Amino acid sequence: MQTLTDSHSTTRARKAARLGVDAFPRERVQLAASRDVCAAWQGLLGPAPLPPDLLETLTRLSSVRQVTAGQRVLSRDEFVSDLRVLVLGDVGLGVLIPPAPLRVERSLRGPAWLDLSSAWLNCSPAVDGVALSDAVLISVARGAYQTLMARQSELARRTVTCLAEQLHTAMGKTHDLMHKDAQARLAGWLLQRCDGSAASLRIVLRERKRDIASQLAVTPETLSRLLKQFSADGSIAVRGYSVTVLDAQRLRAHAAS
Amino acid sequence: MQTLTDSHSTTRARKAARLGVDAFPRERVQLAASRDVCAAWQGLLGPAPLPPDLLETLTRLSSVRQVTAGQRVLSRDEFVSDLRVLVLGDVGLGVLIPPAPLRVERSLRGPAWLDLSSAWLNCSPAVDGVALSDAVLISVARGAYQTLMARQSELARRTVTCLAEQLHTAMGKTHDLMHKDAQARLAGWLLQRCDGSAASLRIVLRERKRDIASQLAVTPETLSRLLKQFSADGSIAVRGYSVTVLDAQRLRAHAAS
DNA sequence: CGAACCCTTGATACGCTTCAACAAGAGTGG
DNA sequence: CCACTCTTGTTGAAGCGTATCAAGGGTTCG
Repeated sequence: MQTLTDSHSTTRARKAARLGVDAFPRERVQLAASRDVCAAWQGLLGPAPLPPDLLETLTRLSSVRQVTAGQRVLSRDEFVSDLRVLVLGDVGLGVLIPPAPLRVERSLRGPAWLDLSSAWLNCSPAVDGVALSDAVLISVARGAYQTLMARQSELARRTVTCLAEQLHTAMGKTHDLMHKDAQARLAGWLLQRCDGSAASLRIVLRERKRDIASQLAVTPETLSRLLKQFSADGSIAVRGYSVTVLDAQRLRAHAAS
Repeated sequence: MQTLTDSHSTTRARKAARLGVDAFPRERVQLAASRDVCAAWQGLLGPAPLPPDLLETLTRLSSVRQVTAGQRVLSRDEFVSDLRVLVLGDVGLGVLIPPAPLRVERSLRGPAWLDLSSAWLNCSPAVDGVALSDAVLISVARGAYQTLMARQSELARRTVTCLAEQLHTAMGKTHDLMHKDAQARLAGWLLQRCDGSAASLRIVLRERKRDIASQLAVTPETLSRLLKQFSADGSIAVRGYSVTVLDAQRLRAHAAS
C-alpha cells in the first residue's frame, strides 16, 4: 500500500526539491526535440491549429533549457523579461524560504505557461518556482514575442485568450477561498480531477498529499481527516495514492457547501 | 460622528443597491461627454498617451450607457460578448442572490474594466455586478475590438498589459487569502490605501464597513474588533468613517504576519 | 415617535491549526 | 541482513482564530 508507481525517480526528485536549492547545476542543451517545442506552443495557444509559419517562427525564437528535479526555474528576486513555458515535466509554484522546503501554492504540468503576467509588467514574479521532476523549459524574449505579436495578429488574439483563461481561474480560486470551507474545496478539487477523464472515476494522486493540502490551503492533517470523512460517508474510497469516486452526487453536495 | 460626507445620494444608492434588482429601469442616453469616454480609455490602457487615431476609433466604437444606483451591470446568468468599461461611478462585484443584498467581493471605481476575462472566453462572468452609485458604462463588441486589435498592434500590446496587471493582482489576492490572517489582510489593505496618496495618512472610507469586511473575507464583527485592536495598540485612530494611520511601521509589522 | 439601517460589543460555537506521538516505507551503511 | 535514519501519512488532544447569534445604541427618514 501507499507505493508510488514510479517510486524511484520521483523520490529522488522530491528529495532534491526539498533541498530548495539548485541541486544539480549541470545543464544539458537541446535534449528536447524541435517537435516537442512545436507541440507545446500548439498546446498552449488554444485548440485550433496555429498557422504553420507562426508556429515555425515561435519555435525558432524559443531557447530550450533542460533542468533537473529540484532546480529553481522562477525566483521572486529576479526580474523576468522573458516569457517562460514549461514543455514537459512538473513545476511547483509557491513560497520558497531556503532552509524550508517549497510551500506549493499551485502546481503545473507541461505544457503550461510558467508566469504569464510578470514578463509583461517588468516586475518580479509573486511566487518562486521549483522543478518537481526533470523538466524542459523554453523562454522567449519579451521584445521578440511582442514584435511577432505586432506582425501576426493571430498570436495577439491567442495570447489574450490565454491571459483571460488564467485570470478567470485565478478569480475562481479567490472566490473559493473567500466563500468555501476546506471540505467544499477538497470536494471541488476531486470532482475537477475526475471530470478531466470523463469515464474514469479513479484518481491517481500524482503529488504528495501534503502538496495537495497546501494547494487547497489546509494542513496535511486536515486533508487526511477530510479524506477519512469522505470515505466514511461513502463518497469516495481511498487506498494510498489512489482515490475512487463512489458517489459523485454526494461529492457535489459537499462541494456546494 | 459616523456621518458620511455625501450622505444623501449615497444612502439612496445603497438602499437601491440592497434591493438587488433593477430599481430604476429608466435609461438616459449619452449623458457622458465624448471627452469622458476618451479619458476613460486613456486611463485604462496605460499611462503612456494613446495614438490619437486609436483613441478616436475606440471612442467611436463605444456605446455609452448610463445606469442608476442599484442597477445590475453584470450577471452570472448572461453570456458576455462585449467588453465593458466603467467610466464613472462605483460598482460592486460579488455574489447576488436576489432576496439578499449583494455580497461584495471586489469594488471598482471608474475608470476600470468591468470584466476583462469573460468576454474573451465566451462564458458567463464568475460574479454579478451592481452599480453602487449612479454610473456611466461603455461597451464595445468583442468582434470590433478584436479587428481593431489586429490592425493596431499598439492596442493589442496594451490590452495584454491590462490583463497581465489584473492577473498579477488576482494572484496576489489568492496568495494573501492562503497565507495571511484577517489582521494581516486588514493591515495590508490600510497600507495600500494610504500609499495611494503618499503624504496623507488619513483614509476616508468610501464604502460601508460591511462591504470592506466582505472584500477582506471577514464578518463585519471581526472588522470592528480588528479596528478596535489596531486603535488600542496605537497603529491607527478611527473616528467613524475616517481612519488615520499613526504608526505605519507597526501596521507594516501587522501586515507581515 | 417608530421603523429601518448601521456599527459595535459580548457570549458562545465551530473549523481548522498546532503540537506530539506513532506506524509504514525507502535508502544507507555497518 | 539488520539496525538506523529520514520521510510520509495518520491519529488524538488542545488551542487559536473567526463565525455566529443576540442585544444595544446611534443615526436617518417617514
